[in-house]
Amino acid sequence: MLRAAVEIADADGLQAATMRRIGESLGAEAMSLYYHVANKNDLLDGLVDVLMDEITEAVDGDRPADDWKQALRQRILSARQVMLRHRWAPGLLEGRTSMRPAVVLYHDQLVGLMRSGGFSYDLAHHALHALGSRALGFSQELFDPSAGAGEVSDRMLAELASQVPNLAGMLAEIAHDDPESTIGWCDDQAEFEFALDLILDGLERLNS
Amino acid sequence: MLRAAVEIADADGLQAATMRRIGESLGAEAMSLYYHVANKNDLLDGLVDVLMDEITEAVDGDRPADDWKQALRQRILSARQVMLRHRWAPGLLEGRTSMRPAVVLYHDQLVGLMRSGGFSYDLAHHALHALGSRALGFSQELFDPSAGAGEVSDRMLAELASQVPNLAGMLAEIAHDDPESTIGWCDDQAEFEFALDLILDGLERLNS
DNA sequence: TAAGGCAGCCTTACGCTGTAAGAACCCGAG
DNA sequence: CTCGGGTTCTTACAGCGTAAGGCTGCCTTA
Repeated sequence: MLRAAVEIADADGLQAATMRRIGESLGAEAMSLYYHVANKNDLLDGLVDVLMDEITEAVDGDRPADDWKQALRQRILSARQVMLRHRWAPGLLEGRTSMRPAVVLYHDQLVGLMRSGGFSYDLAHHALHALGSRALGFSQELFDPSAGAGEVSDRMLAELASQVPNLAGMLAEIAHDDPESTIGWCDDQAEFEFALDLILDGLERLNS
Repeated sequence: MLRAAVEIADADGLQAATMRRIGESLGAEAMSLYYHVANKNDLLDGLVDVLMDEITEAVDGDRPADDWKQALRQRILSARQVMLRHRWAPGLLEGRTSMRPAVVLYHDQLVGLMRSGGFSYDLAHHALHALGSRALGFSQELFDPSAGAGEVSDRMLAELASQVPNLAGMLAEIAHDDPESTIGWCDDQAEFEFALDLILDGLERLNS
């Protein structure tokens, strides 16, 4: 049933994973699901657990790194792979207020890595806040994924240049040479890793 | 009408701002709202615009800073004040895919500040990604705001210590001496500023 | 002054959501 | 065979956004 929900969310987004649709894909009625799940919140919690299982699995495949920074980087980028597999995952995790044990455990392991790297508890605490959702492999993009990026007329470009000259200049120079975006607008792997390394480098400096 | 929606969201959360409830608070029927607004998406976009107006207003009150870093910091912390006034704002902005002109304009100004500080377009682009939602004054916390943080029994503490020793140690040391949290769990002003400064310092180093 | 016209609001109804309450089924144990 | 209880289905309800169309009252124009 969680598997069915995941498949639906993968295919048509999280909002498509309604009780009726999940039931249908299982050859059952919506209300039948309620024997196995208390309510929809419970089901979403289950989805979070599925995600965390996948992350744990992905992370276990990593070869042990020598230093804390490399270890953190590996772990987080592994987690990110799961987010890329399930585009709905960021949205789900953002909205959840659940504090699932698996999520807590994941962060505990992150702190463990930092501690073994010589972090004080205080710095580790700050680090968790600084990483935020990036610890789980995603960052919320405020701009649109693929929102009519195709049809930019010359008139629009002109208006763009006059009203938001700095962004216009930036976009012109960036030239968007990234063929396929991964998550969101231009949040490709490079952008994510840049921000991640920026934070990790900063932490390293504070830890020295 | 947007004012009414804001008041409802302030009082009872964004999910309480339904068409029927907004209409009721205006002494009108739900469907009457559709004369002024195309659909609910439109209304939410309007709320985003309200937020951006408040941010612009707050930002304009700042005295001009001498260097880019201070200017960025001031601007972002001013924006954060708006987020603190409207707890529903982060959730709204996260979910929105709208690319409102006001949001674009805000980011354009951020890029402008960076450019005047000597940033290349490329670095400014990276910076926007690194800041993410922090540019608007909030960061998504994956843990719960006030989720039964009060009743931690000794048994729970014991289990906590054995299952997530690193977090347990961290929590014990942090001791949570922050009386009132502002947004989320312990995302108080200090945590936000720490993360913000970490990023700004990193950018400064890359810009030198 | 009379006649439109249209801005603004209301009524009704539909399909969708999660889910409460209870009946029906199936299947192994006595 | 009967029972019990684990599993499923049926029916129904409230609440959501909103499509379609009707009513009212002011403002303009002949």
